[in-house]
Amino acid sequence: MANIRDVAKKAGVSIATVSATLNDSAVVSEKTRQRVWAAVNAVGYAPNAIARSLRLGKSRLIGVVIADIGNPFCSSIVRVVEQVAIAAGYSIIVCNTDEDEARELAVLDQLIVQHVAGIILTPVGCGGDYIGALEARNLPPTVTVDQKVPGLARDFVGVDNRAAARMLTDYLLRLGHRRIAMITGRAGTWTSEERLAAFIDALDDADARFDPSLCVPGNFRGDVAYKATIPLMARADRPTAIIGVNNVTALGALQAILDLGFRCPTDVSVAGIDDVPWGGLVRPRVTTAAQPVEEIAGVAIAWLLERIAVDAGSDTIAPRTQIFAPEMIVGGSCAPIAVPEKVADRTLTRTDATVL
Amino acid sequence: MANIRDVAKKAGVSIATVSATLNDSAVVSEKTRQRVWAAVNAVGYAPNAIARSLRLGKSRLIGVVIADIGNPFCSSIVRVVEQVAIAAGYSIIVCNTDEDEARELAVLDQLIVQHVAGIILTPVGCGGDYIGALEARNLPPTVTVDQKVPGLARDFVGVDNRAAARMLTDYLLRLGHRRIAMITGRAGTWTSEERLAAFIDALDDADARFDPSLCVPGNFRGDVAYKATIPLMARADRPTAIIGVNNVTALGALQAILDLGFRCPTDVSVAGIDDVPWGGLVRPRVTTAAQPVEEIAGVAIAWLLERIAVDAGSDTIAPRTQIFAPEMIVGGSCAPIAVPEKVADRTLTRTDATVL
DNA sequence: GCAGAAAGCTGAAACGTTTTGTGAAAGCTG
DNA sequence: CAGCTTTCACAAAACGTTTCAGCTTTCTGC
Repeated sequence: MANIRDVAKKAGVSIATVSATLNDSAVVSEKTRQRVWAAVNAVGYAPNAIARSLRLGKSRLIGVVIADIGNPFCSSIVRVVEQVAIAAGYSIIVCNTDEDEARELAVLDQLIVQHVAGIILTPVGCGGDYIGALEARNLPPTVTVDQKVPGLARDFVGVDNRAAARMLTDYLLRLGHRRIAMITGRAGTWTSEERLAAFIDALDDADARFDPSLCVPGNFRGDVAYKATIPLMARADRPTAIIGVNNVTALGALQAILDLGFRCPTDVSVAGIDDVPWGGLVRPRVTTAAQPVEEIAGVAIAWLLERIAVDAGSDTIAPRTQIFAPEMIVGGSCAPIAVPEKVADRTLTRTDATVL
Repeated sequence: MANIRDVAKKAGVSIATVSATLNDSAVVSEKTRQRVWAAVNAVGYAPNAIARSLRLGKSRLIGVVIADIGNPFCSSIVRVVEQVAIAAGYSIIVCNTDEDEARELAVLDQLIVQHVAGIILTPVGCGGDYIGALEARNLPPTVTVDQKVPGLARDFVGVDNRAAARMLTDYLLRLGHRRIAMITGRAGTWTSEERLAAFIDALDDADARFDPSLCVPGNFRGDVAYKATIPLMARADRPTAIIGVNNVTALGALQAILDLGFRCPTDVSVAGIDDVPWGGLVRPRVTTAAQPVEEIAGVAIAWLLERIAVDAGSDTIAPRTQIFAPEMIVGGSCAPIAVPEKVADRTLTRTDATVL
């Protein structure tokens, strides 16, 4: 591999001049410039990114730390971030944490010693110790996505989780459901807690009793949701509707329901937050409060690049937050329920039409 | 950030000794060793990966070049590779080529200047120029996956494409279909050509006429398959079955069929190669010849790590190839067709039972 | 007690860049 | 043409490691 010295020799100039020419970092006469470029092409020179990074103290790599690359939500983020990053001359290092806090901290350490220019982080932890651990590492410019870590002074881009859970719950309530179950995410995580809180609020507001036994712990993963659904459906007083805390949770529940021989939505309704690709082909189509993933990822990487650029000028941007509104996609997975009260039955048609 | 000099000063030894201690590269007395480790912990030292890479001439990064990260097949590969790589002390740089040859060569160049230790490559190109371009770059140890590039002397791990296409076609033929369409991948790619060839062979063997107008060009992407399906279904002599060259192609076709108001499999049968996550929830379940993605990715990264290790010893391994057998997953997307001939009708039930 | 070997440590070089300070040549002004 | 400024190129240092050759010191065998 040719290095800058080879180019310098070929062009008959010093390596400083070659560097100046390539980076436009100093004024170089037109004549020399051409000689240098000719030499570059002649020897097939490409700057060694590692040496460059060493000298500059930072690389042109961006770390993307996500919870579960098997989840299409995450792979969509990766796709968008990669596209924008490449266009800006960066490459991305993808790290999967599998929703595990220790793994997250470990991969962050790896990214730090690689001196990545910035990090897009889907945090997985919560609590004071976790925040302390994050702050102890001196992270490069970082934008958090999806999971907000309250108390952490970092940019955040995500969706309005309360609105998402609220719109689904209200929808099911209007359809007459009262025994609504929820499969949550990992306890303590902002996303899960917010969605759960809005779910409970909605039940309260509708004077529907919140039954804690219908709130089963999941971890944002489909396989766990599948297993959690089985006992739920085995109960004599089984729920008439199940809300999954995210996309794959709802799909896992749906799969379990069908495998158990129940029909959806006839026997039980299902709804979830966030869509999946080809969700339109899943029958029944799962009613969902979809997140604008592409926009979220787009803002995240844009903010990060901005922060990286400004950081070089040792200026500082105050942490920003952007929350997107979810969009309701009504599928066929939720059916109205026969309600004893006539009043509820009457309101049903009207409000339902509004939603649709 | 503390560097090796800080540690040396703190421990009262030379930096050479610190390095020797950390890497076990030379004999160090127990007493010194402990002093060094104490100093490392005291100053919170972590070796600078960039400086290390510069000195060693290669980084602990592995490039993963895939065609379309939106395709679950690709994201599964990324997931498996990342997991194994992290465990082996490597991080992965993910690059998306969007099925574009120029982009592929560009990201390969980026990986080369980053001095990645190795590359997992889903090639996207074909032909002599492409092979030449690959060979001109002196790539680090590389394992190709999914797309074989005939003539390229590199490890390859993939699936038996002919068997996959053959089993689907035979299945449809046994169901009585004769007007079978295929939506192909990018012309010239090994995967697409092999699958197409086996498709044609199967038709020939069954004395079913291959109608070139029923073979429409796609590019392995769902949106293109969707658009390609519309004119196909608009024909007076529309096909009774459609085979998608891969998973998302079949899904795109299915979506188009349903959107046009046709029923699957009543009006038209659909089959595809390679499964998608939650494929079991898609109705009708698309009959598919599934690839063992995890195994494929597992072998690929294992081979790569092996090659990286051996390469250091300047030994050479001859290029290897491993081909996995596809597995047939019979869904509800293919229905038997009313065939005029009685004979075909009779054989139908028998052979079909064998497949199931 | 002495030659030689082994153990343990160190200084310095090298990896390939970017950047800074310096100085020579060229251009301008009066 | 003297004096000044501007333009252009360069040598050398620095980034943080690893490694090699060499230097002490200690051990071993006779």
